[in-house]
This record gives sequence, structure tokens and C-alpha cells, in this order.
Amino acid sequence: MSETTDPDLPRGIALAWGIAADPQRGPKREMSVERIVDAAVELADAEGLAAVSMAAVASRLGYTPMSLYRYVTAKDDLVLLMQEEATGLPSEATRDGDWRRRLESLYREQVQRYMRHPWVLDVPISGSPATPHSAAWMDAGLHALADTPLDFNERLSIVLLVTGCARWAGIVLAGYARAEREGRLRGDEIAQREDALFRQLITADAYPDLRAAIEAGVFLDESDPFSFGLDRSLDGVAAYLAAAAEGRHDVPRPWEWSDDAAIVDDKRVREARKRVREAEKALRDARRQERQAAREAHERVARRPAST
Amino acid sequence: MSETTDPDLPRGIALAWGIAADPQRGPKREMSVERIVDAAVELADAEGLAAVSMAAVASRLGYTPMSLYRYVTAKDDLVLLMQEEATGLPSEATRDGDWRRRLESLYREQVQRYMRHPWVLDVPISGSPATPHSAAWMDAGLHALADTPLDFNERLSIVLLVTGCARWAGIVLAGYARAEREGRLRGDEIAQREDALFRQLITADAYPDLRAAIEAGVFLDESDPFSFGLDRSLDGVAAYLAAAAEGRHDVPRPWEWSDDAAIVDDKRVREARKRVREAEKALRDARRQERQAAREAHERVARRPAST
DNA sequence: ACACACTGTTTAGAACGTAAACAGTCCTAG
DNA sequence: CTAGGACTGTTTACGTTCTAAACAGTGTGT
Repeated sequence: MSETTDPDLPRGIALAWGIAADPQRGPKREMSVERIVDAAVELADAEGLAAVSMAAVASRLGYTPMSLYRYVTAKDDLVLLMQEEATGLPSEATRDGDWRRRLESLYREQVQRYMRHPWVLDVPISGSPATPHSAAWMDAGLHALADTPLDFNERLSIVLLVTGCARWAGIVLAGYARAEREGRLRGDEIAQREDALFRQLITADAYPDLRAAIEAGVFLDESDPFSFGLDRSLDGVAAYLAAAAEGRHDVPRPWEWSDDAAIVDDKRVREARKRVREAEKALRDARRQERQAAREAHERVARRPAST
Repeated sequence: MSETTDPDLPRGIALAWGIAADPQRGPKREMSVERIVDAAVELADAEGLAAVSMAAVASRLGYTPMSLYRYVTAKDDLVLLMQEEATGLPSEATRDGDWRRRLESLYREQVQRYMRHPWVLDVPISGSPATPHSAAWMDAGLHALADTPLDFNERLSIVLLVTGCARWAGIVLAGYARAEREGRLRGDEIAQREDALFRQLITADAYPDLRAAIEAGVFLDESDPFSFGLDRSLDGVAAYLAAAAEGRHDVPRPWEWSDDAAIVDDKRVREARKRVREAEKALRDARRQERQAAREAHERVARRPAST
């Protein structure tokens, strides 16, 4: 075949891209890469990444450890494939709405994935994670900003920002979830325990501001700080878009637009941008009302017993 | 002593807080926890976290592996102490200037630390990283916002946002740095190699937006996308501060997201969503026209020599 | 029908973390 | 001042981990 594995391609990635030539001679295979990866993911979901050993995965499938090496060249490959499966594909819903709604959907889906497969966050960072699924997420992120007048560097930066927020939220929230499960405590119990520990260790003279925050009860607060952070970040993006529309760049950065700035003087563009801003405002209002309605409906539903 | 180790305190943390009662009977100690941790950090700096084994650290100090267990209860403890040393303390410079400058300094210093000790990012997340140094960073972050009218939850959220940005930047940048060192290539070389690989794998029909970004050369661009992200985030914080007069809006928490599907049956929500969709469509149209106008204007301008 | 590519298995080895037992050292209670 | 024992660094040992290499059986292409 002409499509034999590229020598530079780390083999596991080639497998992820589906460039895998199944052999035709020899006995029938009893297993498949998919089943192995599935078993490994189940195991990691249940007991964490550390519990995933070749022996454990094999025994879960009823085989000897070494049999796996007929399907996977090394454990690292298996982990990469696990990561790929856990990453999955963004839903179609991430293509609905304006750029902000899309990015918010992407953020939410990513966090959800991290919550479902927290061990992904424990996988040591390999050099180039150029897998089909991670590419799909990046594509979806860039698509979210496709209607904006931003250049591709800016778009990528923003996608990275959202991705980073999701990962960070995943790290911290998954850490809490793990502590809950390991300590067999409810969320508020562990928060209280941590708060008590902090009150003991964080003195007012060594850490005045942190101590004040503790006194204010921030570590007992049950609201999600990460959504707040994402909201502020996207506010900033929105402001940047608005500034771009008006041609203000109070934000001096070396790499961005050199020629776009000149465009602003054009009358028709200015008018078009004004209309965009109006449309954005209308959309914001509509979304606010929608959220309001959803919240009220949610409360109404919550009072009735769940149908599930 | 009354200050004997709290049974709930994971011992390693107790060590980090300096609640360590050195024994007085018995022979003089030949080593110290500090020397062990130093040696381990040096090793990790040079060859990565995976190279840090008890045997390797001990041999670097000229001792047998088991001797370390007289100073450290387990490898996890050692890793925690390594993390603590690598984290260090924020400089005094992070207390200069207004909130924005302070947060930017904190971000920069954190990224620098991650670049100097990339292995920190490989340490699996333990439940409560309540160590003196991490507390100091958090304190510095909260101090940065001490002059603002924000409440403590908001301050903490913003500090977490900046911390997350720094960590994310560290992850990606350290990944690049590692690839550079392992492959013995310069930064632009590895970027070119990755770009070539992407061009081969990312097809225009499977990943249209990502492909377009590649064509635009985003992966060859040498500018730092993370500073851009941080700038936008802080812009958003600034906007939030400017609009501090508004009341709190409640943000849905991540564990409440899943039941959104149930809400759809509500009539008012449906109507609100319809209106949102209309607004979205209007915005899309407006943007399309704006882009059209911008493109035309751009062509007109391009004919003239650029002023930059 | 033969060769041989390929299957899953067995055996083996190196490296890891750490429990347990060991001889030597030095403080402290008697 | 002396004996007990807490403490030192070391040795030995065990269980796990990943995986290379050799093995006997299976099925396909020639």
C-alpha cells in the first residue's frame, strides 16, 4: 500500500486516524482495538487512570496481559486512544446560535466530558495531540467564531482561551468530585471540612487577604466560580469585537491587524457595523429573556417530582 | 505535644506547613528533607517527573533508596514537597500598580515558574493542595483585587481565572518546549513540522474551519495566543468593574446543566427561544453584510500603500 | 500442501515502591 | 555512669508494573 504508516507519525496517532491496515493472513482475531479501549475507559472511569494496567484491562476481557500487545504497540498508545474516545465529538448543538452561545456550549460540553472522564486530566501531556477528535473540537471552536470579523490568530487564541477555561474547571471540579467519592462525603461536607482546615492553617498575618476571603465564606459558597470567569472572558471578547467594529484599538498587541484598521474610515462599513451592533444588542436582550424564562420554568419543574 | 499531627492532615501537607517535630534521640541525621527535595527537583528539571524515582534521588545523594523513607513517608509526599518548592512565592512586584497590572504580573510569574519546572504540570491532582506557597499565591491574587468593590466570591473567581490561564499557557508552552528538547529542534522547526503534519491530516471537508486556519498559517505564527486570551479576560473583568452598579445575576452551576432538556416543554421558554433564534438570524445577516462591506473596503484600501 | 504471517500464551527480566528485619549510634532516664 | 531504647542508614524481600522474546497453534495465499 502507498498509505503505509508515515515514519514520523507516532503510530498511536496513526491508529487514531484510522490508518490501520488489518492483517489478512493468520488466525481470526478474537479481540479488537475498540473493545480493548472500551474496557480500559470503563476501568478508568470506575477506578481512575492509575488502575489501568495492561494486566487489569486484559483480565477484564478474559485474556492474558500480553495479548493486548497484538493490538496496541505500548501502553502509551492505549492511553492515547482512551483519551481520544473520552474526548469524543462536540454535539451539533455547538453550532447553534451566535459566537457566544456556541463557545458557551463548547465550554459546557467540554466540562461535562471532563466530569464524565476525569482521568483524562491525569494523562501526561504528550507532544502533539493531533488526533481526529481533538481536531474536531478545535474546528468547532473556530467555526463558532466564523461569522466574526476576527482574523484566524485571534480566533485561535479565543478558542484556546475557552478550552483552557474548560480544562481548568475540569481539573478543579474533578478534584472535588474525586474527594467526594474517595472520602464518601457529600459536596458540602467536604467543603466544610476544607474550610475548617483552612481556618486552622491560614492565619491573618501571614495571609491577610486570603484569610479575609475565608472569613467571608468563599470556600463554603456553592456557586460555580468558573462560569463567572468564562462570562468575564467572553465579555472581554465581546468588547474586543465591539472595539474592532468601531476601530478603536486601545489594546495594543503586536501581531494583530495592520490593514483592517484602515477600513474603519469607510462609511458603508461603519453603517453595517452599527447594524451589527444593534442586532447583537437585540440578541443579548432576547437571550436574557430566554434565560429568565428558562430559569422560571426550571423552578416550576423542580417542584414537581422528576419524570425520570 | 498538643500540636501533634492532625489525623486528617495528610502528613505531607503537615510537613509542608513546617509542623514537623524533629526527633531528638538517636544518631545525627546525615540528610535533610530539604536536600532530598532539592535533589528531586533538580532531577525533575533535567529529565522530567518520570525520571524521579526513589532510587534515582537517593543515588544522586549517594545513599540507598530506603534511606529516604526516614525523611519522607512515601513518594507522594516527596512529590508534594517538590511541587511546593517549585511553586515558590510570588515576588513583591506582584503588589505594584493597579489590579490589572498586579494580575498580569502574577500571570507572568506563574507562567515563568511553569516553564522553569514543567513537570509540575504532570503531577496528578491531589485532593486539597492546601500548602503554604499555594496559599501565598492565592493571597497575592486576592490582594491584587483588594482595592476593587468586588465581593470575595467574585475576587476568588477572577483569581482562579488568571491562575487557570497561567496553567493552561504553561501546559501548552511546556509541551512545545519539551518537544523542542526531545527532538533537538528549534521552535520554528517543530512548528513547521507540526504544520506539515496538520496539512496532511486536516482535510477541508472534514474540518473546514480548522483547515482554513491552517491555510492562514496560524500554526506557524510565533506570537503568544495566551497573552491575547488573558488580555480579553481582563478586559471583561474591567468591564464588569465598570458596570459594578448592576445586581448579581445568578449563573447556572455545572451540575445543573443536564436537565435543560426537560425545560423545553414550557410554552414561554419556547417562545423566548424562537425570539432568540430570530435575533440570531438577524445578527447573522447583519454580519454577513458587514463582512461584505469590509471586504470591499479592504480591497479599495489595499490598492493604496499601507501606512504601517 | 506447504510456507509463513499472524494469533494468544508463556516465560523472563528490568525497574519500581515500600514493608520488615538488621546492626550501629547517640540521647536520656535511672 | 550505664543501660535502655529511639533513631539512623542498610539490606533483604515481595508484589507490581511494562514489555521483549520464545512458543505452539491457526488460517490464508501460492
